[in-house]
Amino acid sequence: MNKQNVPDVIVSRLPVYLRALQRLADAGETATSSQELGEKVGISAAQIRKDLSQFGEFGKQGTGYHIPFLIERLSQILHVDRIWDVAVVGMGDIGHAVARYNGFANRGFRVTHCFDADPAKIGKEIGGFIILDAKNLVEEVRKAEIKIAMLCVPATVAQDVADRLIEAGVRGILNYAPLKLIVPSTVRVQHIDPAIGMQRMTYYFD
Amino acid sequence: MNKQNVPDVIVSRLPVYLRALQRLADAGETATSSQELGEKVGISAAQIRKDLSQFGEFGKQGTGYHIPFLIERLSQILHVDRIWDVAVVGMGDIGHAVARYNGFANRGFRVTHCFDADPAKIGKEIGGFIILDAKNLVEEVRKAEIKIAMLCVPATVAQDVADRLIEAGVRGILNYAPLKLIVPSTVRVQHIDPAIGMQRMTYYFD
DNA sequence: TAGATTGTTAATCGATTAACAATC
DNA sequence: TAGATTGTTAATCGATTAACAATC
Repeated sequence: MNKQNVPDVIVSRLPVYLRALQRLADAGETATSSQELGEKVGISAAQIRKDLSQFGEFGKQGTGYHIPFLIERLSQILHVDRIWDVAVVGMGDIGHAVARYNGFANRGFRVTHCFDADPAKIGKEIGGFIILDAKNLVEEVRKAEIKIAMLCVPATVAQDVADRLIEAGVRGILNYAPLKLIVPSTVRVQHIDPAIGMQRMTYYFD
Repeated sequence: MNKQNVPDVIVSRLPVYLRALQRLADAGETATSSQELGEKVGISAAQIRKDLSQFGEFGKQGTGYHIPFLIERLSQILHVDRIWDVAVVGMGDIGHAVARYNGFANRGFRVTHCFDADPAKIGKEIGGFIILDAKNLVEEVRKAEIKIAMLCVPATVAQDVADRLIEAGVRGILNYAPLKLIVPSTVRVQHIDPAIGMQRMTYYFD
């Protein structure tokens, strides 16, 4: 029950379970089993039961799991039983796309602030937001109490911008810049790099 | 040496090493050690040496690794000592951004084909490409011998489109749709879902 | 009740780390 | 040579799987 004791590898699978459960719910299902869920996510039934058992007893012998209940509990565990405001920094193609991304709906996030340092972009509207001056990043992020940012700036300035985000109180960074950020242990970083994903596939090609 | 025997977890780290080495090379460095590289990528020196030893002996005792040589060898191992043509399917915001993404330069990939099913988009230009009709997907992908696709279509049609890509000879799919694709074991899939990345961070927040 | 499926334990499997001889 | 760092082995650590009593 003490989250300090739950291995990262287990935590990393919970959002995958939640996503699959929400798809089942959308399809009108109300019950599932570790067996069925395992097939949906490509993970063994035993592992799903073991993972969930870290957090409580959510199922019933004989009948499995009640989908709405399990969604509720996983949402609480992952702290997405609320909406987190998110800042996007860097309004190039990627920043533009993630700011307008509609895949966050019902998953706990909404973009509320967009920043760029380019005077040609500042003040322009994008997906309903006015692009803010990156000069005011620390002030604005702190004022809005934003804890999560998506970093879409060029690699050359990514570490600098990350430092300022952390200074402003950000505790999680989704990093689209192709380098590893150095951050205090209190800050979480998730890296998204499509070229890395591609190279993990070409290894297996002839 | 037999790639069947190299665990996926090791393969998945090689692109990270390669990216860090290319950054060091860009900075003018010609030599490094497992110690220094480990600090750059956040992995222990022992693990880096163990990982590399799966593929050969690339370093020298006392002096470490010659960066250009290690880049060359890792590029060969990952099969990015060539340029792979890539198809982007689905020209929404994400497809638009990845088609124009300049982060593939020097990393083994270039986008050569863009598809969409929307008559309003077909024929339009985007980042130097004319958007092709998704109706001709199988034919065009097969003709161009494309082996890698980035899937940027809505979740509702993602599995269908993936099936057609595989039919056309695609062997690797970078999947931006928020669901797990079911594919034959000969096909590799890498998933990119920003909401999953965010939920992996909020777990640790109060 | 009979069948199904959980939560958990023990066994297995695999990955990481520590240590060091080899050698540049 | 002396210092540094590799590649590799053995030890440790952690994650996954298999099995099953509990029970709905």
